[in-house]
This record gives sequence, C-alpha cells and structure tokens, in this order.
Amino acid sequence: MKLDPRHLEILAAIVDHGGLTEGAEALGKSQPSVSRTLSQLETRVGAPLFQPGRRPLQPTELGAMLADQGRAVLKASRASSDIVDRYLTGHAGLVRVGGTPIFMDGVISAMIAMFQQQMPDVRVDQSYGYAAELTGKLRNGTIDMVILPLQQETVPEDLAFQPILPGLNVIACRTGHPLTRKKLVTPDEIARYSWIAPPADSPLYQDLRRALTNIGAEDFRISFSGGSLASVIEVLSGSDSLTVLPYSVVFMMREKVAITALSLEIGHPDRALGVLVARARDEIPALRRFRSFVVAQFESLSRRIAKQQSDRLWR
Amino acid sequence: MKLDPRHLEILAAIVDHGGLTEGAEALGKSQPSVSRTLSQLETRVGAPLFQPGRRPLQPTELGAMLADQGRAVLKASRASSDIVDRYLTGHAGLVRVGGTPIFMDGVISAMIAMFQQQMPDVRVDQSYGYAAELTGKLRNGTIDMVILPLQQETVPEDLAFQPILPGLNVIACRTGHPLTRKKLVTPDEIARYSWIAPPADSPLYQDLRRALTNIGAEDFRISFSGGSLASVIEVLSGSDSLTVLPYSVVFMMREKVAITALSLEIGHPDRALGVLVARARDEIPALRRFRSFVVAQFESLSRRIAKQQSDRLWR
DNA sequence: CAGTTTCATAACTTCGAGATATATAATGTC
DNA sequence: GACATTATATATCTCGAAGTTATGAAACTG
Repeated sequence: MKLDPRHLEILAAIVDHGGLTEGAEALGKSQPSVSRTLSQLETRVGAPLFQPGRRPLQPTELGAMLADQGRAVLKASRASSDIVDRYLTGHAGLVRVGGTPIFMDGVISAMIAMFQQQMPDVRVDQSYGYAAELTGKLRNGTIDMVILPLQQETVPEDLAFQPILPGLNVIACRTGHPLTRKKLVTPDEIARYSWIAPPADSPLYQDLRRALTNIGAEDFRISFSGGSLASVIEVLSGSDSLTVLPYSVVFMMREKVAITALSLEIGHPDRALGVLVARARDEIPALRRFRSFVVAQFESLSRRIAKQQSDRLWR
Repeated sequence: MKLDPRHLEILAAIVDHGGLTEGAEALGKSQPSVSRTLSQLETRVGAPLFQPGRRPLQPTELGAMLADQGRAVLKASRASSDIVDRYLTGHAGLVRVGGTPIFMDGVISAMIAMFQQQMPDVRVDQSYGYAAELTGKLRNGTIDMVILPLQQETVPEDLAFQPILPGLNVIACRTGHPLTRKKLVTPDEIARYSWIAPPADSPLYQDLRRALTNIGAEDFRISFSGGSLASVIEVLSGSDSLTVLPYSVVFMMREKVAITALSLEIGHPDRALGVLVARARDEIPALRRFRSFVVAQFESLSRRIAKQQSDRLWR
C-alpha cells in the first residue's frame, strides 16, 4: 500500500491545526481540496482516520500514526526548501579555491576566516599550486577559482582573469634588521646576507633571481629553501636572512609577526595578482559571493596599502 | 521554494541506486519519467543536482543534501505503508474491551496475555462494569467490545450478542475444605460456613442469593465482600468460607490456586456468557482478530471443561 | 430551535506524471 | 579513433488527480 507523501503532509496539517479549514489555510489550499484528499486517503487506506461526527476533529489511532509520518515528510520538505534557499543565496555550498602557496597562506586564508564569519555554512576547500596545474584543475572542474599572479596577456581564451592587485614584490627581513636602519641600501650591503628561497618552481623564485640580477647582486647565498610561508616567516624573523615576498603578504603580516620590507626598489614583475575562473562553468552562488568578497577585500587592502605609503612619505 | 516530496523521493532513489535507469526501476517507473522529473527539479531549484557529464552519476553538494531529505521522505512513506498494512491485517491497533470484573480477571486477562504473544502491537484497554454501563459505553463508542453474561432475549436491537459459554455457576471453596470430602452436601452443612459475597450490584451477587434460596439456605453469614477476584481468591483459599463463582473461572484458576468446586447443583442462571458489540460500528481489524481469538479460546475452554467432566464421571 | 461554523459534494479546468518511441551523449573495446 | 553499447534526454500523447467555485448537509453555539 503506497501512500502519496503529500497526502501524509495534508493529514499532518489537519491534525496539527485541528480541522480541515485550518489545515487547508495552513497549506495554502482550499478547504474542499483538502477535504477530498482526506476522504481519498481514507478510502485508500480502508479505515477512518478521524473519529466520525466529533467536532473538534480528532484522529483515530491510525490517523495519529500516519500524521506522525506526515510530520516527518513536512519536516523534510521544509528542510529542503531551506537548503535550496541557503544555496541560492550563497549562504551554503562548497567553494574550491586554489592558489600559489605564499598568497594563500599570507593573504587569502585570513580573508577566508573573515568570509566564514559571515557565511559559516560555506565550506572552503583550499589547494596549492602554480599556474599550470591550477588552470588544469580549473578546466577539469576540480577547483572553482584560482588566485594567482599572472601576466594578463597570457590568459587563455577559456578562462576569465580579474586582476585585483598589481604585482609588487619587496625584499623582506625581520624588524630591527641592520639594513632597516639605512636610508638607502646598496647592493654591496645586501650581498652580506644570506637568502631564504621560495621553491625553485615557483614564480616567486624567478622574481627573486630577477630582483637580485636587477640590483646587480649576481651570486647569492641561500640559507633556507623549500619552506612554506609559516617556516619562511619563522626563519626570517629569527635570523638576518632576507627574502622576496609580495608586498601584500608583508603588509598583511606586519602586525602579527616581526617582519618588514626594505626600502629598495627591485622592479615590478609584469604580473598582476588576480582571480581566475573557467568561462564555460557558471558559478554557484556561494562561489560568486566568495569571489566578490575576495575582490572587495583586495580593494580595501589596496587602499590601506596606498594610505600607509602616503603616511610614510609625510613622515 | 516549495519542493514536491515525491520529487525528493525520486532524487534519493537516483542517488542511492547510482543512475536514472536503476532509480526508475527501483521506483517502478519508466526511465524517461524519472529523467524528466529530475530535470524539472533542477530547473525548479535553479542549480544542477548532478555533476554534468560524469557517467557513474554523482550528485552535487546540493543534490546530496536534497537526496538526504528524500531519504527521510522515503522512510516516512515506507513506515506509513507498514503502519497501514499492520493495521489492516489486525497486527496493530487498539482494542477497548469491557466486562464484568470476575470474568475479566479470571478468564479474559489470561486470554489477552496469550493473544499478545501473537500480536504484540495490539494494545488492549480493559475496563470493568456491569451490563448497563457497558452497553452505554458500547453505544457511545468508548469501548469496542464487551464480554459479559446476558439473557439472550434481553439483548437490545442495536447490539449484537454472540454467546460463547453457557452460564454455569458453582459453589467454590479451598481445596481440602471439609465439605469436599462429602459425596453429597446438604444445605444444613453448607449453612455452617460463612460466605464471600461479590459486590451487591453484580449479577453474581444475584446468583449467590438465588442459589442459596434454591438449596433452602435462607439466611447466610457474609464474612467478606467487595473484593475483586484476587482478594476473593486469597480469602477463599485461606479460609473455610464459600462463594459462588462461574465454573469457567474456577476451571481456569484451579491449577494455579488451591480452589475447587463443590458437587452441588445450584441451578443455572438463564444467562450465557457472550461477546457484545455495537451493530452500527464496524470493527477494526485488530478487534475482529481479538474477538475471533476470544471466541476460539472459549470453544477450546468448553471442550476442556466437557472432557474434564466426563473424566470425572469415570473415576 | 435558529444562527454560525465546519465539513462534504458537485462540476469543471488545468497541470503534471505516466507511457512509448526515438534521438543524443557518454563509455568501453578493438 | 571508430564502433558498439549503454545511459540519458526529448517529443508527443493520455489520463488522472488536484485545484478551483458554488452549494448542500451536519454539528456545535447560545
């Protein structure tokens, strides 16, 4: 005996609201419709579901049990509506975001924390990689969005790139480092210190090489390499070693850890940090929200960086 | 966003059976029907519920969550079918049975225990009373069935009476009572012992009076009255008092407690024990089952009584 | 025993779920 | 990489059921 779950819902509504009229109203249906559904259900079941004749309509034993099941259906129904609503408004869902390790650890993860204050039910899956792997994952749908520095001209046709911050690298060191006392740092002075190198396959490593070439420091000693940001920061703040980091990372971290940037131009890479998504794939609402949030956060970050730099000029 | 619970069921079936075809089969529907329902659901929701293109069909985050709700609906649906089936076959339900105290305690309650061995989910509500109240409750639907001794001619039109045992009362006493040693008991001998009287408004009390009148014992001492069967039995088996009980009660109890019946005819009341139900009201399946069970039990009891009596004749 | 409320019935319309037949897409195989 | 196979989507039709309004019949109210 297969019963229509909607009929069970209706039965539950009648029982819970104490009458056909009230039940119909609660369900947004007409009273005759509900009445007929009930009588159909009763013929179907082959037994009365309500005490006959009694005016404050009272369910039979069987009616009460089926109404219990109807309540379960109603609950699942409501839960479904809720799930869908939360999904469509971007309050729930899964966002798989990839990016270069330093940026993810240094900037994005803090933004994720802020985002999840507002959207606690959006789950974020983070993964690390560089341009080649990340675009691959983007194309095969393994991740939804990538944050990485890229030359705008090299962006493939099938991907959309939205720049959010100009590429700006700096030489970073611990606060109180001997070089921070100098107003102008010369290449010779820099050459005295050893370097913390990012992984050899990272764009940042290329940046480091180019920066050193630019300032004329041909050979340099590497004292530590292969670490992710947490290790780099530890070594950096506990030694006199130098490294190259995106300025945004130094800026974000400067209040939490004792690192700073040297006043030495090392030449901008011709890349811009940006958000990359697949054109074909349309974003789920949570992703759209997250992307907007990240973009807005970077705008705010830009402004704060600009303000800090003009403040420093006046000092 | 209101979703049809049936659609959620279908979604759950697809997810659980790993495909449209399998899901359709499990639901007993055609594949196109299920396919269209799914695509409708997706347009309704406004988001894909399955990963596009993947062959071992895999739900999206949202699809999986909605499928969970669908499973809940499916569960309620199955539970409902189960409830109805059990109800219709009389394996579940509520039976409200009333009767005269002595019969209920002495005979029926043991039958209820046996019945519930087979039908553990049939709930039995027992209530006590005499003819007037019981027929009243039967008429207003407070109880479903009554077991009581009645003159067949006095049965009202709107009630149906099914006799199950001829009325036969006996004088009961403890086993080993002095009177049990006599082959023939005279009224004089009886007059020496005091009586345990049933409640004054009970038919059994009338029977007691008539019996004593019949055997010529005009005045008699009452040593205990007002007790229900458990008390009566206690007093009876712990003293030399006598009482009048239906033979069926003595027969049922004789192996558990030390009571027996005297070999003295006291004249049959012109009543028969039977089952009374309201004609208008149609019985729920559990009641029908219970009634049949009780009737069958009494048939068996009749046979056992007859057998015991013929055995005694030969002794 | 009115008046009011609540439920049942009637007649009709519309929408959707079911079916079969068939096209299209994905997957496995040689 | 082409082909066979299986799985899913689409087209078209039919029928049932759920919705509507209008109205009749009970059952509580005072």
